[in-house]
Amino acid sequence: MTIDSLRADKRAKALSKDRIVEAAIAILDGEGEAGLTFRALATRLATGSGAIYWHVADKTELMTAASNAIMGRAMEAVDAEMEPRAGIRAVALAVFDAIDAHPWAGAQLFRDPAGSAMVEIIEGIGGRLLALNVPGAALFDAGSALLNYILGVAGQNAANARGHPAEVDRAAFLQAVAERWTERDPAAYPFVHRVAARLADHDDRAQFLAGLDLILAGIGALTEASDVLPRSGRAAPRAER
Amino acid sequence: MTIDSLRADKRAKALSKDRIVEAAIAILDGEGEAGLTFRALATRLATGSGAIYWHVADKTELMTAASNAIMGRAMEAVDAEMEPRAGIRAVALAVFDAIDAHPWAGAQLFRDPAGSAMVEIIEGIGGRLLALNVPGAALFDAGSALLNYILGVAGQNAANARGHPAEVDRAAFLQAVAERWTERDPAAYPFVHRVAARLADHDDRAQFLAGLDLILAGIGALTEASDVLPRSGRAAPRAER
DNA sequence: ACCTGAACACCGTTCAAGT
DNA sequence: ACCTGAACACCGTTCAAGT
Repeated sequence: MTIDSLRADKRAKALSKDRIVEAAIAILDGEGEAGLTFRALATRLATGSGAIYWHVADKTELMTAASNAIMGRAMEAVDAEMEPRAGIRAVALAVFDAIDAHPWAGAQLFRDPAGSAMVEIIEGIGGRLLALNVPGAALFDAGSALLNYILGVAGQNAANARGHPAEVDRAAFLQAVAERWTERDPAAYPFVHRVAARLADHDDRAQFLAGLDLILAGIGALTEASDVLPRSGRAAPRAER
Repeated sequence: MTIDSLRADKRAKALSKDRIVEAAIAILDGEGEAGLTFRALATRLATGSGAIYWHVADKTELMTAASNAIMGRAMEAVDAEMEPRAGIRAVALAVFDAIDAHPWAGAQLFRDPAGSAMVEIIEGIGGRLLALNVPGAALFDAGSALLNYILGVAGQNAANARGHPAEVDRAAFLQAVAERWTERDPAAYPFVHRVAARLADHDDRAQFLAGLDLILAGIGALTEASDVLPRSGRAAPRAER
């Protein structure tokens, strides 16, 4: 037996941070955040719970690594060569879809504000704002508006999926929310009554994009104001003064 | 006064859900979310942990009640008679300030999407969008953009304050985040490098308002487009086709 | 009715002991 | 070096027993 085949053999069975993180992702996806315990993880990996601590410092590091793996893959798939506005939409959708598929990763984003997942998202958006020539004074505001919007949606998606793992009836959940809304006095809560019906049947993803475009329109106004990159499309150019 | 007489004094006041919730808020504010245990709560109330369950179903109900108490007070303080745009800013600031003072309440918002705190915020924003005559088709988008932005900030504030209770050095925390950002390759992460310096010294509250105004500007563009409420100031009406 | 506090079924984490 | 699994110090929650 060669050294190589010994190593290959050992590598297939040996515990490693990678194998632990992949097992954690599988549990998080299948059972939800509450399902991930060191005991469950040890059972799945056919080892003792203490063995995991040889490769991973604690549960925080495990969650961080799992979330960064998911978000990293999602961000890698974003085409770097798109037009900046389309690129921002692509980054936002990559985050949205990753969190739709792995809601626990949405909650994790908030817990690791300097982690690689967050940095990739911020640069993915902000780098494209630079390419759009958003004026320096507005860069921070624009980036923060976009980031916070995306994080807000991420947090809501994570919360909506809390408890019920994977594919459980989202429409029924939103239906129940809408019903609790409409229990209130229509005179005192007109908006809530007006939009309740749309809550259950609306397309989350399309809704997410619509809100994003609204913010991009606000940023477009800043950009126009500096006369650097007039916005094309349905908005007419500014009238002359 | 002896410890025993203090205990007797506290026990003289009967337990009630209100007293339990107020004690929970005090612990959450003082020790953070990890500090709130039924044992700590029972000690503070000079009772047994089981007694609390007579008034409160479980920890979820306790957290929901505590969060709703905080957010309810914050929203009550918002003047109902303001001009709609100013009113939306006032609602957003009320949420921001409440969560700045009670970060745990920010995390809680996500966990109770049909709770009274969330409904008050949604109606507080959406009712004013109705007053602004935002066209029906855009109402949902505009409300969702504003809400998600506010929630995103709430979640970040909650995360930033995690662990370090109350007044611990926020600037130092953001400084550390900025340092981790700037460890990366400046060529690959130009935006992150550009804004890192502003992260530690910027005014969170002013920043929050700037992002909000950006979104309001985007909504203003929608409102203009429907010719219902032309926005005054620098933006001109649409050109004819 | 309301309260007590021990008991139960979990956790994350540690660590002496093994290979 | 890497792994085992019992042990420790917690939790939320329950419940027989008290007032």
